[in-house]
Amino acid sequence: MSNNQSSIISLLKDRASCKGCGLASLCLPVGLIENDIDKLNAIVTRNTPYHRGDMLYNQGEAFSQIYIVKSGSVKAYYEDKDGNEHVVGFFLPGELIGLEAIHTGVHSCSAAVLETTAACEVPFEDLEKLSSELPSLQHQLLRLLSREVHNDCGMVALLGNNSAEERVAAFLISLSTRFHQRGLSANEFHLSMSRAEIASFLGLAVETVSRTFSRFQ
Amino acid sequence: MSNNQSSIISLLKDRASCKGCGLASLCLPVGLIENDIDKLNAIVTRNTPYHRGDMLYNQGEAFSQIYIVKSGSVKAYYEDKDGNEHVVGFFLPGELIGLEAIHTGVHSCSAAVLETTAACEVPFEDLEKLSSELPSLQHQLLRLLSREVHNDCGMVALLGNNSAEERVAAFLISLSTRFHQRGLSANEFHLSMSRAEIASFLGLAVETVSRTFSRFQ
DNA sequence: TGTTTGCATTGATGTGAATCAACCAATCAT
DNA sequence: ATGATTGGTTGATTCACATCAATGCAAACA
Repeated sequence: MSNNQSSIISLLKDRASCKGCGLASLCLPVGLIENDIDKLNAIVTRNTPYHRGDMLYNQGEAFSQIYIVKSGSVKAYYEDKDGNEHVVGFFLPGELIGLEAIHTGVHSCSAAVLETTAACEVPFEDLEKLSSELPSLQHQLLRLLSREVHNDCGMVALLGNNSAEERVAAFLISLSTRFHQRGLSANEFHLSMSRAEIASFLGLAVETVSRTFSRFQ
Repeated sequence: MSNNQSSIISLLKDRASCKGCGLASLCLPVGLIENDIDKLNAIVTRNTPYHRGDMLYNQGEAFSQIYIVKSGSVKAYYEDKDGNEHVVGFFLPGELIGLEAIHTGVHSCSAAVLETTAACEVPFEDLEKLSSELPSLQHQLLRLLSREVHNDCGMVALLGNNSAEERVAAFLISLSTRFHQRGLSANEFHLSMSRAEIASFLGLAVETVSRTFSRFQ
């Protein structure tokens, strides 16, 4: 086996681990030394990709692990007693899913993937244990939870006070900056969620979202 | 000094510490053994009470510590570039304030007290350090952050999809259950926030809140 | 090629809540 | 006492967005 070949193989292997992962600068490994990243990697599992409509977890299920988007995208939503779904968030690569369930140990919403999506799965007990051994990991975990609080506060402010146009604009800007952080174009990106899902998230009717897009274009 | 007197004094002393605090079952001490509660208590400071209008922190300030309501109540709000304030949350005894700032190290909103309010202040670096020594404390800190995420998700769903009447009802129910958890009446309680503050939080006009209260009464 | 199915768009109409404007009661200043 | 200020309530009007209904349009399939 040539040197060249073996380095390609090790690169591929790295890609499938936390070391080598292009999202490491956004995700749990931030601030960890290489040796500690290996420890983190040891508690992460990676299944075969999910496909549109697959569920990561369902409302009411017991919480055991968090999910981190590796590629693709995911929506989180509540289903009310009348069966209406209320989208409460979209998740892009590097974002943690399931954090709302740590408190009670039960998922209060469901998570469905929007397109072919790879996810890292981290058993939460293991993560807690490792976090108490690695202060940097604890720090980053707290930071990521705080990021979620921060984002949700922003949504509350947005939904509480802004017009349809402002909501749609803010939504697009949010996606744009998040794609940009992930090394993708800030000006042109694919919307993996339907108009209905966007509308539900922004508290608008599908038609209003559609019209607003038309006016913007 | 009689035995009786000395036990009263030690009770008073306990009240001012995390041990003896009536909120311990909701707050950071959950799951901690007595000795560890003392360690937690050692990093907490308690200032003289704040009064209506006093600020815990201002938007844009560097983050150094979290605040926990001991008695009274606090609102968190954003101020937009036009100077309009958007209330994003109300905090009751036992609730942690400032969590949104862990991620960036800068407060993205301001926190103002609504009535005479006592708060515990916990330097975040100290809290992180102690958390990595005490797994139970780490666990509870994560749970409390998760509670915040959970609540905020609930607000996003509420604001995104419900009528004025449903919002006001959900707001009152939320307060009612939170007061009840704290040993107060679930049926009768004092609203420390103004109609304008409630309206801002719920994304309604003051008049709509007022009318809805009238219709409910 | 025509049919079905599932979004997305566009148009017409209705309505819930915002806005505008009084009005009232309580607190505060003179 | 008297006027001024502040927070809350109530009424009249307006408007942004929901709703209802049709149409467009592409992919999947027979």
